[in-house]
Parts: sequence; structure tokens; C-alpha cells
Amino acid sequence: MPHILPQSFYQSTDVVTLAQQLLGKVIVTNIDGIQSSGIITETEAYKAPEDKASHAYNNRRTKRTEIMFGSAGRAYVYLCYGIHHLFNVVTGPEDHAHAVLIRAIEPLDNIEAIMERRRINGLKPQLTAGPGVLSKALGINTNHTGTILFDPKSPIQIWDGETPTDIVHSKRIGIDYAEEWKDKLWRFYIKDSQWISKK
DNA sequence: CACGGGATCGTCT
DNA sequence: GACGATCCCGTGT
Repeated sequence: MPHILPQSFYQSTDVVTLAQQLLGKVIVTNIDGIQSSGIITETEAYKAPEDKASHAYNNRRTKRTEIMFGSAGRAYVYLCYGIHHLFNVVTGPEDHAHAVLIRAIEPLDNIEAIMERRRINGLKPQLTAGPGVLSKALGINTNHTGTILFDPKSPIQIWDGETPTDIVHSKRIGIDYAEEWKDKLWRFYIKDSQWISKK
């Protein structure tokens, strides 16, 4: 039987390994009375304070980044380019501003609702492959920042799933400004999946 | 299929 | 006042 991931899952100090372990897990949302879910197929690790690609680089604490310094297993959702809501999982002990950006999912339950939210009719990668579109597909927005992911009563939860056999490691997307940190192979995706934002 | 650019707004300087 | 941890659509090949 599948079970919800406990808070202890998120508490590891090794965010790079956690990003890989999240592949195959299942995000379940219960938002506006509609339940839907998807299998995580692509992730990226962000490791403040040293990681220049992280919003919390150099332990920069602002109203926006504060949640990343809190306890593990909560959602960090922020607005990107004024349009897209990007969903992250906060990991590590308190005061370690680690997070995993979820970049793509494979639609699982209530695909009708997912297609309706996306205004796309058809099961193709553009439906849920990409950090902005997966949030839209599951109904996630910035108001969900702080949501506890290990509570079955929460609007966003993450459940156990099938562990993938082959994982591809690659550079993170869209962080060219991060100098030496831009070349870290901290983006991970399931090799055989078609639900990937970019090969 | 590769590219180039516009959309759009909260956040931080 | 500038700029994104993006996406989509238009153009040209």
C-alpha cells in the first residue's frame, strides 16, 4: 500500500540525493474541491548558502525566501516571470535553506481536470512537462507556500511511488548567471519518461 | 526543428 | 527601475 512521505524523508542534509529520491514519487493535490495527481519525473536541487543559483544564496533571508529556512517538508511556491508559479519542496534541517524544484510530472489521476486547467485537450508532454505548467496542471499557486506536504489533510501532499531504474543527471536550466554553480549536474530526470521539459 | 521575442508582476536594489 | 529557477507563438529552414 502506498503511504504519504513522512517529514523525516525531507530532513536529510543531502539535497542533491533527495532530488533524485523524489523521482517516481506522487504529488497529490486537493484544490478547489478537485483531487488530481502526477508522478514526479524531473527535479533540480538548490543548495544555499553556497549555491549561487539559489534564491537563498549567501543565506539571504527575505520575506520570499524565509520559508526555505524553516522545517523540512513544506512547499515553497514563487512567481516567475510574472506568470508562472514554480513549486519547490523545502528540505534539510532548519536554517539550511535547501529546496528541490519540481520541473515535470506524468499525469496520473483525474487527467480530465488536468487538461481542463491547462486548456489542452490531449495527453502530450506539454500538458505537464515544465515547472510552470505542472503547477497550473495541479492547481498550485503562490498562495500554497508553506503548505505541509506530509499531512494527509493538506491541499498538497507527496506520496510514495515506484523507484525509477535509470536516472539522467544534467545541468540545471535557466541559471546561466550562477557562475561556477551553473555546471553542477543537479538536474535529474527519469530516463525512459517522455514527461520531461527538455532532453 | 531552431531561433527570437513578448507577456507580466512580485521582489529586491 | 530592472529582472527573472518560464512558456508560447511566430518566423524561417
